[in-house]
Amino acid sequence: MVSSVIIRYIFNELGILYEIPDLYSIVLQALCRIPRGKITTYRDISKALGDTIAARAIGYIMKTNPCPDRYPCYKVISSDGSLGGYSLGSERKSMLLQKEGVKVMGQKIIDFEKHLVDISDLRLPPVLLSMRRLQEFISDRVSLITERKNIRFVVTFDLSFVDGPLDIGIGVGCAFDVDNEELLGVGISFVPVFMPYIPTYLAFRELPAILGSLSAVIEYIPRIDAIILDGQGILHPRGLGIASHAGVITNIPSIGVAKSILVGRISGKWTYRGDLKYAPVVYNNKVLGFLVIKNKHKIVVSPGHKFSVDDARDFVLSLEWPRNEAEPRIIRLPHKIASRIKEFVKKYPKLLESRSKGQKSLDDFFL
DNA sequence: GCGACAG
DNA sequence: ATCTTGTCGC
Repeated sequence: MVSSVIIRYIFNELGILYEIPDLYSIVLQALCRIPRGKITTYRDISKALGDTIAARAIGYIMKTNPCPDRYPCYKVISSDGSLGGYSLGSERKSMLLQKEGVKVMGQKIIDFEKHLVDISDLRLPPVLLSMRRLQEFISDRVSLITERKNIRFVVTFDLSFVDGPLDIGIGVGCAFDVDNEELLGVGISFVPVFMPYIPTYLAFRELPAILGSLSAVIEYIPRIDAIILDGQGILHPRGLGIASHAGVITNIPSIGVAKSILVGRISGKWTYRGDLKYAPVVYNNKVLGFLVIKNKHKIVVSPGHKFSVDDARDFVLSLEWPRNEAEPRIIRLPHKIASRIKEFVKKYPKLLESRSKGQKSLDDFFL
């Protein structure tokens, strides 16, 4: 698909050097190994990659297939034997299959099991398995002991995406002095995205752009006491949401603030504090985070790294939270900036043309 | 019509 | 997350 010379690694002091796999290319190229008259399913591809949870993401990769003539995504159907979608119309998908001897009745494949390819023939690398193992390895290094009592210098993050031949992630980090919540500086990165969104694997999609903006914002802040990311901390099937992942590999105390629950359930009593309330979120019989509700807006707070569950919650609750906003002001700001930059880039697409370095700063625009 | 699934 | 239509929700 698209080759590039872009830096796309997540690494740390633990000796881990992990290259984010180009899942789009891996899956599209595997389609070329499906023999004439054979088919497979979104779920089987997902399973071969290491986790069936990616089935919808496989469908998304098919949907955005940049070259249906070269990558035969019409050979991929739903696991229940129904036809599934096709960017050029399901009639065309049906016709292409029939031409290879696969009978289609309405939206159903006749005897679809007989046409299934041996999925191991596609030689799909189990990249989701290795990502899961990496998450488990890093998760063992998460600390839930609050390292710093007085948190003053904080960076909050968010990103938006611009789609193209290769999706570009726009990472934004905002540095604050939380004593007066003054904005000290903004770091921005533009990074190609090689992974679709897959539940529980979010960090592998978003962290490269986040870390890029972190390195860009670092000069504006005397030190970093904490980072706050949009997503879960330890409230994750493997205890490693994006905030915990970022915290451990940067060795910076971190907190996750999400808009909805990924795993776990609300359990226990509500606590009322002023005009907001919160309740514990329990997973594996442990309180790993809190659901906070204020003026109909809800956020899920869980520690990332070097925070206790209660201290993570109390720190977030100490931040100014305007009545009409969905979350505290300093957490919302990077989202607003990323959205504005996205609109700007859509308006002037040439800004992203020379992206050979993979990361850019605002200076690149104004030289 | 419907299970749930951070962004 | 993004896109987009319609304009309630369990």
